[in-house]
Amino acid sequence: MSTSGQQDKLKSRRRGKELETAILQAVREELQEQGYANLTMDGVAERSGTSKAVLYRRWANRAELVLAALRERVPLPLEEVPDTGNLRDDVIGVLRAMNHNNTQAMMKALYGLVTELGAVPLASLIFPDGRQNRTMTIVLQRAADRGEVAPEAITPRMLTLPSDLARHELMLYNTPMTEEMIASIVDEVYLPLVLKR
Amino acid sequence: MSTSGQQDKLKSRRRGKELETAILQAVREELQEQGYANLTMDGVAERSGTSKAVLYRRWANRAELVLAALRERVPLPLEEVPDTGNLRDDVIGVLRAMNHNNTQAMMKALYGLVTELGAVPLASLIFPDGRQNRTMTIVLQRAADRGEVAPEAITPRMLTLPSDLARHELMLYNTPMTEEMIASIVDEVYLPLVLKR
Amino acid sequence: MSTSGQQDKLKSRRRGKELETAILQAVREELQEQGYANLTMDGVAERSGTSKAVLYRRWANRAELVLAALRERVPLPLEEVPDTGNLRDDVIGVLRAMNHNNTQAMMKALYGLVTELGAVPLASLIFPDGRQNRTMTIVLQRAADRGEVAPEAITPRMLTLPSDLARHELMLYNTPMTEEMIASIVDEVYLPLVLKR
Amino acid sequence: MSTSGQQDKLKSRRRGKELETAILQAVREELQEQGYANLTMDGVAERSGTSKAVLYRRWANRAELVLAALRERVPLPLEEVPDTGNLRDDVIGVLRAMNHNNTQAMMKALYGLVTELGAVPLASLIFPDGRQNRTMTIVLQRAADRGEVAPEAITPRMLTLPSDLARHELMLYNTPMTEEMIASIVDEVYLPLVLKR
DNA sequence: CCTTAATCGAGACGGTACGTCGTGTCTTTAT
DNA sequence: ATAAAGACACGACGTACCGTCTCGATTAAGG
Repeated sequence: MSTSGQQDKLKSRRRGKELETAILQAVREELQEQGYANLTMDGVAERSGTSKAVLYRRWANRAELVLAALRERVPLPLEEVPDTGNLRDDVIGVLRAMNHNNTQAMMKALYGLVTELGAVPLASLIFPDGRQNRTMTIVLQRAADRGEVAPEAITPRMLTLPSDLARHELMLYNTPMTEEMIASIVDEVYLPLVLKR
Repeated sequence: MSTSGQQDKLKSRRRGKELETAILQAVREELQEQGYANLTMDGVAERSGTSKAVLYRRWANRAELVLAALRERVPLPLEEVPDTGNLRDDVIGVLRAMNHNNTQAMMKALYGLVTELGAVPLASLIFPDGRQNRTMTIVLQRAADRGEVAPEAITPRMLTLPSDLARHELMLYNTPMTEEMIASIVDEVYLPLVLKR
Repeated sequence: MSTSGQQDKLKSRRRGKELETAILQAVREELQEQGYANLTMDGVAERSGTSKAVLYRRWANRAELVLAALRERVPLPLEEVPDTGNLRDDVIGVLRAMNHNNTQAMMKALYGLVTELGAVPLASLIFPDGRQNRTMTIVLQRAADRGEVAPEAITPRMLTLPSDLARHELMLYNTPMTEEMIASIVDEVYLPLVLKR
Repeated sequence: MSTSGQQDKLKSRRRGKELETAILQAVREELQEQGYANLTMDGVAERSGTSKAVLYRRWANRAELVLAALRERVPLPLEEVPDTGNLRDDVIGVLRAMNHNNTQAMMKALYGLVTELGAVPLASLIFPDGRQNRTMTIVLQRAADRGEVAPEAITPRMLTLPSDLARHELMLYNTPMTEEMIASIVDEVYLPLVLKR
């Protein structure tokens, strides 16, 4: 039974961290292909070339496993901070990036987790290190340096407002934001609040 | 085992609308007690004193059944529109009401539905009749009449902004908003955008 | 997945006794092919075209299932009683028949049962109706009628002695008895004890 | 977790024969406590304070391990040969001894072995050195010397007959023989065949 | 006496089967 | 005709044990 061949008989048996990484990668692939509701432990075990016992030794159940797989990816490698020279285009750039980093599959996986792991609030998944927004901090600081905004306009609320509205949109519609939606957030809400006049 | 007495042997067998209503009520009770993840068709059948065949004759699967149960309750009887005489307190009243109308259990049920019924975006569950906000329309119109806001400030975005931010908060944290959070939304974001100056 | 075809989609779903009979037949087939140690619940379920849940609804575990399958066959339809006209050949005929009715597979299944179902003594499986031997009763009675044996020689012990020794042989060696072994039992032990002299 | 103290940290690590003996002893203890069906390799490893690798370096599988443990004990130190001065009491003594040397647990372990190690016939376990009966040889020879039996009555069959019938009884009922059963074997079968008349 | 090779103890790993539970279908009986 | 009851086929769950493997610690034996 020379099965699915994802594990070269020449390579020695994987263990510890290496094995764990391979498993979590398999989870993410299953999430993309099957979606959270159809992801099974057997499926993950087979795809990662291991056995269910190995999964259950590390994670108590399906939800914990998916949770771990998502956590690995949530603190995205501090993405490029847009630097166009004006606040409006910087913020638009930030919001556009959210379209890509919050895939449909990932969003639904998050919903599934909340449904199953009663206690886990979404926030702790989305903001594992507390509610901060390093990208926006940089963007706003640059705008302040250029004199576009007053320094005292940089409040916690103003750091998260655009992404909060964008996330709300993404969560409700489970589809990428339109350019109009992004423009509405920036032009009708954000800029009027922070720009000097 | 003459169980929970949900069906008196004296009363004749229920049918049609009466039966359906009893089933959907049982679904909501199970949701409250068990949560969406642990709600089972057998459980609903037993609680409502009927059989699974009856459920499947009406709804295709678990998700559709829960969906139906929630829809019955989503268009809440148009709640009292606050009328305190000033915009700030009216909006705060609206947001406070959201704390009560979006129970934890209901929120998680919505997440579960999105997870299982791949296609259903949350928005269609929350806004079955399109994105409108009749309460805020009334509140803002009154404020315009009083001269607190300029009529041209009443844009679609301004009708939904406070509740969007509040909903975002509720979705992320799965817990009632604090008074501080409500004040932040109103004072740091909303009023600065709409109040005449 | 139009699987093994043992269940015509045209025929309606089997239930009750009919289903049960098919399952026990499948168990016996698995016993012959796989042996007791390698017989699995999944295997039986697949071969009989049903599911494990159905098996477990009727029998608590593997051993109980096999036990039921064997019981159905143990009270073999009262086999032909040899009637050759002399006692020696009659008894030899009886012992030869045991070679066929106690297959290797069945013997090992019995051992397996005793191993797993701690309490069940083999005797209750082999003699579900108490230790009797109707065949030998007839054979001996005929011999007495012919005057070969004295009527008072027909004791319980003499009814079971040949088959006891034969069974001992079959249990120890798990292989059919040789003709020499049969002759030894009859000529060295049995006839000297019962024949008139 | 200074566990069950089966291996004093002060005592040096066991190897070779000493280790092997301890393991087989642990096997027999597990057999007594758990029975064959519930004996596990992990259990034996833990009880003997070693690891599974050590077991599998010496025995190919569970059955081989148990087999080895039983073999150590089967050739019981040539038990006392009864010498009462008459054949009847000597034979009864031999049969009574079988009640003690064939424990229930050991018998069931033998069944388990046959079930799993398809090829191993029970006989080779019970008679590792070929079908002989040294005890009965001595008993019968003494009887011949006393003139109770004719020398030509000492045939292979007569050496094993009583123990064969006794073993058959023990295997079927998994319980010690009654005195009546022993008397029946001796008085109704054995003595009539061998005693001079 | 110190190195070196072998074995030990511990436990992770890849599998297979277990027995349970939930889904969605189907059959039967009663109203 | 529909309701209530419940069996049926399916598939995933989480557990247990098997037999293999890797790893570091220990120890007997040899230079």
